[in-house]
Amino acid sequence: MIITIDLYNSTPAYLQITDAVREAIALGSLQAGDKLPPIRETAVNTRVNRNTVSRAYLELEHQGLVQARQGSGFFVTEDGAEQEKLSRRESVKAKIGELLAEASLTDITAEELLKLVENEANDFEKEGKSK
Amino acid sequence: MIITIDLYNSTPAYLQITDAVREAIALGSLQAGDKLPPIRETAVNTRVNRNTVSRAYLELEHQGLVQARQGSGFFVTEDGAEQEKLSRRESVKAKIGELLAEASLTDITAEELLKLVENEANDFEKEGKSK
Amino acid sequence: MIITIDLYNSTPAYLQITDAVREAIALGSLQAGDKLPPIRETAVNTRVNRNTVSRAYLELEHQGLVQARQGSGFFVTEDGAEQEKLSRRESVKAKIGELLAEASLTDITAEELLKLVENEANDFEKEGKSK
Amino acid sequence: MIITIDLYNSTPAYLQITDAVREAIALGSLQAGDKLPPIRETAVNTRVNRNTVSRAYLELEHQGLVQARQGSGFFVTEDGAEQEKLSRRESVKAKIGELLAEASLTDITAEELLKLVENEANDFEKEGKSK
DNA sequence: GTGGTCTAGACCACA
DNA sequence: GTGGTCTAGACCACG
Repeated sequence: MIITIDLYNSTPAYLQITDAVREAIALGSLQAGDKLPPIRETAVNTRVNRNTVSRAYLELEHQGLVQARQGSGFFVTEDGAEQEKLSRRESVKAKIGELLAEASLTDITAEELLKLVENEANDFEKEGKSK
Repeated sequence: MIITIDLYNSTPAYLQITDAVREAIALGSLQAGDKLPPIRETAVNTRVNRNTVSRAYLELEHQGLVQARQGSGFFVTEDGAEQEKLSRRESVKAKIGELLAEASLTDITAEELLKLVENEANDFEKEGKSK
Repeated sequence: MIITIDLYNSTPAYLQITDAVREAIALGSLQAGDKLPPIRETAVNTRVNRNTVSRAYLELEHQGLVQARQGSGFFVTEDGAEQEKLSRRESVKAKIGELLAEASLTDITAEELLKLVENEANDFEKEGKSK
Repeated sequence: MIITIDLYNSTPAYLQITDAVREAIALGSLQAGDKLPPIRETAVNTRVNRNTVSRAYLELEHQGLVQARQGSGFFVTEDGAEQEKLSRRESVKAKIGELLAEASLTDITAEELLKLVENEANDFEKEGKSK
């Protein structure tokens, strides 16, 4: 699992880390029982303070996605994976809402919007899978 | 032009104001050459301090959407209006990209996604027009 | 004498007017005894409030460059022209000071700077006089 | 980096600060990646309110010269340093243009002007180095 | 009346 | 410790 952080991004570093972990779980590259990269390692890789990584992991623990085992690290919980995939579906719906709100401020019609999504989706399937 | 502030919204008040103005420009209710409501007026209407409104207008000025004239107010710039409408279309495309990225992390298929968008879009048109 | 005002310029409108009049005097297009364009006329031409033009003319009167004659307008004073040309020489020296200060922040050498001025001066003589 | 504010100078304090920082960048005493002195520190040193320094830094950020990192400070951007040095050269040329425009309103000849610049430049080099 | 600048002091989020 | 946001209130310059 590779985590990259943009220190100049307005979203705080610790949230960028939690997002990266969540994404990894959703994609399946981190599965139930898997161990997260150790705090120190992540800190070095992302050039972020250990406290910040620690905060991110604790955040994930609060949300029940991972669990700390004293002295051995953080592990993805059993229902963490499922939970994450479910929350993604809601996230998609939320994004659709945002999209439509944004579109309503333009002169784009509903039909036009659908075509745009369709085209991009086709592109995405081709490019996305080859990456 | 009506600007309302949601104090419980986590996005800072001054950004809520800039968004409202941008929206007004995108929708055409504020056009090139039009005068923004005076700082103090907006401050009273939104129940926000003058300085906060001032900061919002300053931000808009930095973005080239409006321009201050000492002693007479803020005015929408010539290309500000155009710029805003154009940038909205790009914003929509960016949002579509995010949407697809988000969707790719789930098991939602392209067809399924299109249906979701279609349904929401229909709802949106109905609701939007009844508002 | 043509006065043009940029309302969005940060230098206040009334100062833009005084500068334009001073320039006209320095250039000789306004000479001792000449009448300034009437306040109302200037106000219309520059799309500026009459009070603003009035303020500019009063400013010039305070500086002794022009004098009001009740009911007939503002006129360039006898020593106004001379005074203006003298003050230009000092203005040039001040500008030279600014130039050198600016140059000292770059890696431009004194010799290089002189050449730049020389070149521009040649260009200026050709272009400037043809305008 | 030392920033001093002249309260009797008519240019606003926050602009005096931005100028000082820009100068430091142009001179190389602040380089790409360097951290600006913290807002509170600069506030104490210049005897100016925190908010004023904050405004100055914000301005610099809008101009792309520096970037804020939540909780750690302001840093000079990669291209900010270059951009600044380049823009100085253009600024010098602009100043030369102004100088010539000003001079053309007087009876100063091109040769005379060059001598004036030459003399001042020599003085400047001596004074500058003795400071 | 309209914007521009500044202060003093407060509370919050992030590292 | 470092920046981000906000308030309240002040004084000034411009039109």
